[in-house]
Amino acid sequence: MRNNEIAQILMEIGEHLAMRGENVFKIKAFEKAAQVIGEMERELTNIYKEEGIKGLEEISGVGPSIAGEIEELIKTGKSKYYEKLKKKEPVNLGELMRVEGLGPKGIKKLYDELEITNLEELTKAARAGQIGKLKGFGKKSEEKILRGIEFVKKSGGRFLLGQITAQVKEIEDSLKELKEVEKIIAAGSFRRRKETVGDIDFLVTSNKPEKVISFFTTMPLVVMIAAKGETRAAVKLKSGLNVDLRVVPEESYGAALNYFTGSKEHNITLRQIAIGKGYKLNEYGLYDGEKQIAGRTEEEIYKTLGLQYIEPEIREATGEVDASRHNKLPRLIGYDDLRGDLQIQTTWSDGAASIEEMAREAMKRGLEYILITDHTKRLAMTKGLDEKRILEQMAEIDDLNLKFKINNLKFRILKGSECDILKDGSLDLPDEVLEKLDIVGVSIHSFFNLSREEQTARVIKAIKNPHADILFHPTGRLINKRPAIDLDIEEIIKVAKEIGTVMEIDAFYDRLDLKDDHIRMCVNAGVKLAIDSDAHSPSHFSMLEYGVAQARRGWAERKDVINAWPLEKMLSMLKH
DNA sequence: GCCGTTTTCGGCCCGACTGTTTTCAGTCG
Repeated sequence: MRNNEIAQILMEIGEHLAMRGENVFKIKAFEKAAQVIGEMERELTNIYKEEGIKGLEEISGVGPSIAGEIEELIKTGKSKYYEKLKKKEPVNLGELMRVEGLGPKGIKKLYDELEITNLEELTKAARAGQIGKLKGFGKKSEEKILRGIEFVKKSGGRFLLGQITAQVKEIEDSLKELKEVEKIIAAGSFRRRKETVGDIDFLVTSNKPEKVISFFTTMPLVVMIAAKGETRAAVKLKSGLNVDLRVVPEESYGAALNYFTGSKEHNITLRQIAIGKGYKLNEYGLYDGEKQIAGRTEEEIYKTLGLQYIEPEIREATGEVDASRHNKLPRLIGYDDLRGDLQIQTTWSDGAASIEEMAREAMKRGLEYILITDHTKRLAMTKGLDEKRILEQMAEIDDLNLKFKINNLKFRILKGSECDILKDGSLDLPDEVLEKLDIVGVSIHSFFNLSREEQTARVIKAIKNPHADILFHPTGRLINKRPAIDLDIEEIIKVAKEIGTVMEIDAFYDRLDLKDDHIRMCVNAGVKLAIDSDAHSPSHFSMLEYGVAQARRGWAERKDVINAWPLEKMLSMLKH
């Protein structure tokens, strides 16, 4: 059993306990354990295999009781405790909890009064006006639920890229082990690094397709085989993810890869170009009459069509083919180009590690500098910093930088803040404190539903503060969960250009904010970007990869991204 | 249920907002 499955069950246990009004701290204990496990890099199964239940108990947030649950889950794949809770309230928490504004208590009430167990029943009841009549709910709650359902359904069925990367890698690695497999790659929107992915398409070359297919359909992760033929199979995984596998001959690999990577619209454009040259392009190759003239590699196909090679991330039929034809494609920022990270939380607010721990991890990952950006006081729930504590934190950073220097470590910790933007657009810390910081990020964490005019004016006022350098997660969206705030993004970009504000690409996989088309607007306008992990623990530095992917999807080059620059150059371009 | 320069019991990031109330429960972050 994988970590994320165990985490999901622990989370649901917590939610069930919350439904029955159990002790809040007991509930929090399950949530905390679920969160820690969800972020762990090492598999619990391995820890248990090597160190037994003792190893499990050493994990922070896991005590004897939860360790026992985990042991049972690893050994039997089930938890009696969880099953028992689920029997009492047999509701689909995974579905219902995604509806904004609906929590455990509400779900319990809806089950007790109306026997609602899933999204479909919830939709029916809300449409029939049954929910508004319940005590504790009203017309407004009913409308909010309907809007929430609409949002869940619209995003429905798609997984976040960051949620499935580990699964994809696991399948890829185990297939690679097979000696019958020559080449293997995950194509589709996964390869284009879209923020959400509907299913996974694996492409394999092999001389013995039947061996590969039989291995694929009997992997332990598989719960259902949807299709199984001579060159193609489709399965459903425990996680709900659908995975396709196609085996193609070596000479068609490039053509098949191109075809299955998409996007569909991109492929159509390529086929039209082929037709224009008197050729035919399909998933087996590029043909001049009966003769295959390209198809072994993608590069060969683009070249034969008279095009520059186009990176998968921008194959969305948004002008890339034209640019390619005229040799005007951008040189996209590379996955190894980042030199620093400009949004990091620590134990000073809601992060899980100290400044030094985060700095050492960043060094390990090859970064040269990080900006510490703990929350500010308005976000009291995160222990946000006030004027006094941020000065103390600055002293600690000075000490650490000195220590690194003495030890000959070429690494710099910068002083910063994720300063809250208040309702009226003013900032949560006074100017005389902000001016002492190296870089100031500002961001919104409240009043998400102001009108477009109010929200835009609020953000503009905030970034116009002479000390504000970067606008963090500008639209505040949580993918598949919370819509973006209503913002005139073009106006924001215009102002950002005038006054030199940097726009952030928050790389955390459920934010990816700015999103790809906004990034492209910034690039076109000449507004600089920062790709930040928004790390709350050392393992979160891996988020940067998703941020770079998003930047590439937005056609960003290294010159557009300030933390891909050396420290001094980066600092000199900021407005204060 | 977890945890311990408060150490085996008694704490546990907790304030703001919303919609429902008419003094507060539920949800969010």
